Amino acid sequence: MEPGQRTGYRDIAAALRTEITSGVYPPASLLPPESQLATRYGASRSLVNRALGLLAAQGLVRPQQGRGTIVTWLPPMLHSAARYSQATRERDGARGAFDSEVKALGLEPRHEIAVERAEPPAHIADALGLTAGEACLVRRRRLLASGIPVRINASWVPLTIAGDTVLEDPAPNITGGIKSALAELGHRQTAAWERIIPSRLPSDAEAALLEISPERTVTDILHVGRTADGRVVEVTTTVTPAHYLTVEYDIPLS
Amino acid sequence: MEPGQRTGYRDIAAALRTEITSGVYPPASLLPPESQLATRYGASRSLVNRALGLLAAQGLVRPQQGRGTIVTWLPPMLHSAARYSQATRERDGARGAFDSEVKALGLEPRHEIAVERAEPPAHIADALGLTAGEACLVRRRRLLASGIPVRINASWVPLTIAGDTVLEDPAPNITGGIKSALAELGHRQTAAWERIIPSRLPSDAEAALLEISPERTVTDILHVGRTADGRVVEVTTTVTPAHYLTVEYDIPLS
DNA sequence: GAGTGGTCTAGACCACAGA
DNA sequence: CTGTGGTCTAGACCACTCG
Repeated sequence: MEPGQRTGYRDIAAALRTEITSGVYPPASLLPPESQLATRYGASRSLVNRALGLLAAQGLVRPQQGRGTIVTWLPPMLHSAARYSQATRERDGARGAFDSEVKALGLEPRHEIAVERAEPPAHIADALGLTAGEACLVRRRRLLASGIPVRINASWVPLTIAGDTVLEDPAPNITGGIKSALAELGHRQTAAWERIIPSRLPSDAEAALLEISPERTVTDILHVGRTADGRVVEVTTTVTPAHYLTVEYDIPLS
Repeated sequence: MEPGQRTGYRDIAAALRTEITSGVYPPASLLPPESQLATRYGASRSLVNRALGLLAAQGLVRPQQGRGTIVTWLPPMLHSAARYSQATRERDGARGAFDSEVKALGLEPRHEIAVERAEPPAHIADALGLTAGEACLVRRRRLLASGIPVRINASWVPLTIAGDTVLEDPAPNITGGIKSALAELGHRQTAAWERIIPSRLPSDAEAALLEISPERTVTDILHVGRTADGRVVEVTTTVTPAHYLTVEYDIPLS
């Protein structure tokens, strides 16, 4: 801050951002109350509230009524946990990479997995080439770091393929990931198609699962896996607050 | 709005969002002044200002001091303009797809192209495998729809490849795109690598070029093209406000 | 100069979490 | 019950654009 410069809400946000990213307020800890920050920066609480709103919009904190303002920022090392290259998928499976990265940050990884049979929404059914009303197996996962949700996804597989197989086992991990499990069932995938929406508003359900405010944007990845004969055997959706993710691709040029 | 429900700033934002996306306030037009909206919604100007701040953070509008609040939202049709599959790249070249999509919306496309020789920043030089101080040709483009900047990118090619070639021609388009031009020079690319950062804060320079506030997040795509012998001949960066873009990939699974 | 958005305050009341 | 953030107002002054 230059001497004589007025302290604006951007300045307050920048100061707090520096403290958060430098470790003064580590992930999952609480920031001082707004009233206290107001005193510290010589501003009104309204102004501090606005500054925190900025940081919240950027995913660094999550203010919670009645409780305080929680630091949700995670160091950038986590980003590489979300690589989508097929080599990484196969090597790390569904769980390994995330766990070790989170632990390396001194945080506690947690997985929530639910397996159910359900009718897919229209855009999933379309991608799977299913007729209306045909049921799927869906594996839903939620990944958290020290209680901070960082990613949710759902893998849809037609019941005709997945019914009464190892895929219905809600084990915390299928060794090698769902693609390996499908391969062992005779559905080896040879190609995939992905569509990334880098930034969109979450649905109410997504906002609730990710514990973010409805205006925090999310990144949406739709992954469609096909076997050699062109059949779609797996559709996976991934939704994550839009700053926890970096995606890498190797692309062959014809 | 439910009867008896209080009108919150989210409600005001939602109402305006509906009007914008339904065409009441078309792209590049001006919203009514905040004072007028305050009267309409029976709220204080502060509250309307907050609501507009939400919409601005989501990229629907751009408030400008002294002038008014400009609608920057574009219909989702534009999204498919930004496909990065190599088939689309080769077919449409650098210009065709963008132009026709923007015109289809009744907007005026504009391209700004600048070609210069320059020393690349460190991460670009790294990707190109250049030693420090080695110069490049860089083609910078800015794409606008009716005056709204929607994308900036920069293609870096080592001077040893691009010097004194057609690439130094600042023509509005190189037929078939930079990859075709390079191929005709004997540097046909056979593979590429891309890294997508879906959401990050822009640099001051990027915010200025895209005419967005410093807290609007952008999507960053780094594209690295290699020839059959593994040599990197092109690095292209793309930066766009984080809602104008959808990316699609076809991925072979080994 | 008139009108716009940008910022800020002081104070108020509400909703929620936790002891 | 206390302390937290969530919301909102009324009013003020500033900075900028444009005629």
